[in-house]
Amino acid sequence: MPELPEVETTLRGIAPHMEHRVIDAIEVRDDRLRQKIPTAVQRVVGHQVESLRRRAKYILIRTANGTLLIHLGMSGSLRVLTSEQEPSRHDHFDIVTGGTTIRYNDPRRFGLLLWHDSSPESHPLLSSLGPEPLGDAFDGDYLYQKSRGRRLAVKNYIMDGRVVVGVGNIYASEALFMAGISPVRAAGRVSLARYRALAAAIRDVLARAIRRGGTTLRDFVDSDGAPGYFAQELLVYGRAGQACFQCGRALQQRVIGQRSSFYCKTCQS
DNA sequence: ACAGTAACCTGTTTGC
DNA sequence: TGCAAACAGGTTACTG
Repeated sequence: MPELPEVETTLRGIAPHMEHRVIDAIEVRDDRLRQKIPTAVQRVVGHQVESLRRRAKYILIRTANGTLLIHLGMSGSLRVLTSEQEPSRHDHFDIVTGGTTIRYNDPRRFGLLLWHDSSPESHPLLSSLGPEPLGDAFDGDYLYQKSRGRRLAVKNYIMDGRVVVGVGNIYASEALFMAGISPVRAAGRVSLARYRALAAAIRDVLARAIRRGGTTLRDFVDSDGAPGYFAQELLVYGRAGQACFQCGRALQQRVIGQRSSFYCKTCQS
C-alpha cells in the first residue's frame, strides 16, 4: 500500500503524539511480520523520543537507547487512538506514549518493527539505499549517470531503492507519463534531458501526493483513519482502457517486472 | 554486476 | 450462487 507520500502522511500524523515524549510501553500481541519482532524493541521503553523522521519508506524513532525502525510493507498502517479501543484482527503492536496509543495493523505481514543500536543509517536494510527523491542529491543528472549501460526497463530502474528511494508502483507510472517516457524503455537509453524531466516529475508527483494525504486505492488510512485524496488526481494508474488526458486515446496496462504498469502508448516513448 | 523470477502473506475482486 | 484464479501500495533472495 504505502509509498513515500503515504509513509510521510503517517509520520506527520503520529509526530505530535511522539516527539519529546517518553515511550511508556510497547505491547506486542502478534510478532509475525516480515521479520519476527525482536524483544530488543523493549529497550527504548522508558526513554524519550529524541527524533522522529523518515528515511525511504522507513519511520525512524530515535531514543538514547537505540532506534525503532518501522516499515509499513504493503498493507501496514499506524493509527493514533485517542480512547481505549479493543485490539482487532491483524493489530500487531502498540506504542504507548503519554496516554496515547499508536497501533500498528498489517494484514499481509510484509511490514517490520526492528530495533537498532546506533545510527540507523548503518542498519543493513538502510545502508545501501539511494538518495531521497525530495532531497538535494537527486536530480536528472544523477539518474542519467547511474543508468549508463543498464538495459532494464526504466520503470524498474526508478523503483530500485538503491537508485532512488520511495518511488513505488503508482508514482512510477505517474511520473513516467508526466515525463513522456515509455516504462519499458531501457534505462540506459533515456537521454539526459528526459531524465531531467523525469526527476522533476517524480519530485512533483510525490510532493503533490503528500499535500493530498497520499493515495488511497483500497485501504490506505492515515493516523486518524482518514483516506488520502490523491487517487482523484492520478493520470494513468488504474485507468486502463480509459481516455488519456493528453491525447484521448485508450490507456494501456501491462505487467513490467511483475508489477502492473499503466501508460499511454501515444504520449510515451 | 546485472536482469529476471520466486517468494513472503491475507483479503478482495474477477471470471467462469 | 459458488468457487478458483488473479491481483494488490514492497522488498529480498535466489538463479543464470
